[in-house]
Amino acid sequence: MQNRAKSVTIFDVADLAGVSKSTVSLVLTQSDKVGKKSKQKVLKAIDELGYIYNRDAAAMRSRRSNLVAIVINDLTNPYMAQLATNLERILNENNLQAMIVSSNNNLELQTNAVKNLKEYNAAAFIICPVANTCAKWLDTLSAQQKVMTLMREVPFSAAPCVLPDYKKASHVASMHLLAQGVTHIAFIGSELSLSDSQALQSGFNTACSQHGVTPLVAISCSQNQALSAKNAFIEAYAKHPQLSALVCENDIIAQGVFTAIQTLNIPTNNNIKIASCYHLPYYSVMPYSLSTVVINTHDIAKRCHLVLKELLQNTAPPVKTLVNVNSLIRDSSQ
Amino acid sequence: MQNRAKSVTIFDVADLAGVSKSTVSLVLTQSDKVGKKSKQKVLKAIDELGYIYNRDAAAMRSRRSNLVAIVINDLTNPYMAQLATNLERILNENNLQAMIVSSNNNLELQTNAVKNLKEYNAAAFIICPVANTCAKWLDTLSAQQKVMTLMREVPFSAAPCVLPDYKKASHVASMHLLAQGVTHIAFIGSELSLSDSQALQSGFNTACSQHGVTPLVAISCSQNQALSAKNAFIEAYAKHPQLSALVCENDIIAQGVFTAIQTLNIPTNNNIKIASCYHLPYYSVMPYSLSTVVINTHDIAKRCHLVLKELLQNTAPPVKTLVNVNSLIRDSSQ
DNA sequence: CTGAAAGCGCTTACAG
DNA sequence: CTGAAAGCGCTTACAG
Repeated sequence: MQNRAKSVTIFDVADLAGVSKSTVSLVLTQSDKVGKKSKQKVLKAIDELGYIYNRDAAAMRSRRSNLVAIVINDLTNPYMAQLATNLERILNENNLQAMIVSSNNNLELQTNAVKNLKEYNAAAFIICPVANTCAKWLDTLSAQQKVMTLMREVPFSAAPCVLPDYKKASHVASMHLLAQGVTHIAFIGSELSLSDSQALQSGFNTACSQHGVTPLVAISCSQNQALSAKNAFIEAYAKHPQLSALVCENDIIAQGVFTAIQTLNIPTNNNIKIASCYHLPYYSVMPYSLSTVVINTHDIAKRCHLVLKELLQNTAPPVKTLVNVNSLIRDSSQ
Repeated sequence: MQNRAKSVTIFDVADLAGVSKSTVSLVLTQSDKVGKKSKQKVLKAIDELGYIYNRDAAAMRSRRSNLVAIVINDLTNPYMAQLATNLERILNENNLQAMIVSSNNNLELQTNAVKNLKEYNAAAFIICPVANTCAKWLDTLSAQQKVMTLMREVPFSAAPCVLPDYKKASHVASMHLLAQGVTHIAFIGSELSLSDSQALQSGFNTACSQHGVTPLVAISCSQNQALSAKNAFIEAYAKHPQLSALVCENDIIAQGVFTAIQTLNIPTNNNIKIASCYHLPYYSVMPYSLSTVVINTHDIAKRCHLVLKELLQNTAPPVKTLVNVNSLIRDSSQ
């Protein structure tokens, strides 16, 4: 809580510029109803006085806000952080102010964060929902506020959702391995029951069917962390030493698997092939070859903004928007 | 921009509760001047009407705000993301609303972000400054706003700063390696000219002196990314094949170095010892032993909040606060 | 505890 | 383009 001194207002600006309060307001709201000379005088006065536009007052009077809350479930996931950053930049370029908050994969924190942000008059909420987010909660929220979800669908919710084509991503990654003739293949990921993981597994299974391969049971990591993946792999490998290929949910999981392989000292003639369904730029520097699909954060952010725009304009956006993935398989060993 | 419908106000709440507008306001501002029965009635009415407190209006009238902007230079660095998340939680627990924005290591974006956030009446700014942040800019800002920096000092600025004891961290890490009798040792990090890196190098150099060892020239990575570190190491190793120990700025750099060592296939009898000055929890799963100092994000966040509190209370906080590092060297090979 | 009143800094018609 | 006026939803003394 801070006490602020009496501040410079549009009154002071109007005085110094020798125009009316209304004119100053028109300049501030980018109106084109103001002549060039008046505008110049106003801008000069603003500069001289160090005037700061008070968006709280403006928002209150106009019942408009350009504050967009971005609620991220896992900010320590570099993919999410980069997505949030990209989104923030795009929103900025479109005169919207992004406000990133973290729900830290905690349902209660997510609920609380949204509740608080409502009091700050956020114009819209972009939510990367935590696991077990309730469709009913989301739908109730949607009835009062502009809401969309990102990267993860909340099943049966009516809130518009933007997410990558997970199914295609895993299908591409899986086909890449299957084309090399592998037969003992498994999927490994965290939170296998969630909608995004389900979509990935579905693409994987489809690819296996197409090659007439029966996949091994999916390997589940307790968390989306390299260490979890390492341990999960070691356990699974003990049970299935014939394992020869692995489709990883993402690069974080892949990193853990690589480490496990080195730790176990698996002989190279037993070479296990690995693919990852999406790439974390700059994250992985594997000493081995890793085939990975690229899901561009910028593409996702751009599409997210378009849906947001529709939401703000009250044209009902599609309830689900799949963003294409870049099927270029990259070898990220370098 | 969104048009909001006519909203439920304290007027409506007062009506339904059968009390005065003032009483409702007193309840909302946590005053203790309200009787229990009135308070109950008000809370009930709030619940029934789905009333949402309008903080913009409250902030405007009271000239107070509990919005704290956290400007992070690199959100894709998991350490920074975790720090931001921890800080956010602590602020929340103290009735402050955190607003994370990213400057993406870009001076212009940082300047712009701060400029925008001023218009939203942020009560304070916690800035993890980008490289080359100008002390003059920061001091001008400090004159108008409550500002503090985090994790990185802007040299010669008067803004209070909270950061870990980098010098100790690198000293501990270096001593750990030097105690094993290594003689050809170097420091590797990114942006070597920045204040935080300088502090790390200083601790490293002190440790070397104490052991009578002359360090090799510091290895510079173009960015704080594993890939940069990998390439930088490979280049440096070609010049200095006698290199036998390396003190890394952090786990990201260490990860790159490890990958380089594997890629180069350096013989094990030539085993290069590695330590990292700070640990990124959950980040690194190295197949090898990595000695790393723990700089707890929660400790930093807690101290940051205390300094912020002083700032908000107008008691001048110390210009520089060093947070102790946990000298427990951990072996993060598992 | 209440009620009437003033005011935070802006936007928005509206008549000139 | 101007100027006077109303009002967004709240807080804050103040007299009762």
